[in-house]
Amino acid sequence: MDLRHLSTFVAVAEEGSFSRAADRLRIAQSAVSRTIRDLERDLGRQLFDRSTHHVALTQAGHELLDSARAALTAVDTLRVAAEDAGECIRCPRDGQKKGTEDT
Amino acid sequence: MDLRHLSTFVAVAEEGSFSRAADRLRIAQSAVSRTIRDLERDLGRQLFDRSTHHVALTQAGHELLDSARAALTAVDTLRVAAEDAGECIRCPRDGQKKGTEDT
DNA sequence: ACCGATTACGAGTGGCGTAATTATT
DNA sequence: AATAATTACGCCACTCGTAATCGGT
Repeated sequence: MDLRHLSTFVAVAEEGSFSRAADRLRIAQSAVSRTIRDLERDLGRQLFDRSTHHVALTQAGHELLDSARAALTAVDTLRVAAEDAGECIRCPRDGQKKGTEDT
Repeated sequence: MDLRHLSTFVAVAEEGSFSRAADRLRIAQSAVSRTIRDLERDLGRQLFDRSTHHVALTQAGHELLDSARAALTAVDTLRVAAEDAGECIRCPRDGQKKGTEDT
């Protein structure tokens, strides 16, 4: 599994469509389709019900959506924490903590 | 950033050594070195102080370690949730919820 | 017939391992 | 000299985009 899988999963779940998800993620529909398929295989659970023309979350999809978001959020939190933590690698002085750089 | 980066980061932090981390992760030292380097670049923070022969977490490293573990845990939680959620893709009956398969 | 998802194919990117290099104890 | 981290090189796997295919409304 990969963060990309989770992002794609959440995108499709929120958009309710592979096409829209692809559009949001700026990738091709085929990439979305494969990513979801791979994730489903990896988790051993069908995330979406696309038997009809309509894409809907399965029960498993529903249950996993929160976990997926949590994981994504955790990574995002890490990034934010990195902004505040320690000093900048390339900044001998490291005066700016975040956004102190002018304009 | 990637889950792999975080796993490597935590491994090095816990082992206190690139070599041991590589051993734990079953990959070459060079891979660990590059992964950490890439992660440091990505986060803009030096995670380890390896000026001497000894590898130690920097302040930023310390602060980010928890976040990294949290992200990893979140993903792990997702996997566990997948075990319990919905039905198995390939199991028409889906009698076993987890570990029901005999020996 | 149109819209949307899936599959096939080729190209580009990235990670890993091995080997060589540099530094520290 | 030995151990450990970094860099170079080549290979393999993975992902993406485009195009063709299949299915449903």
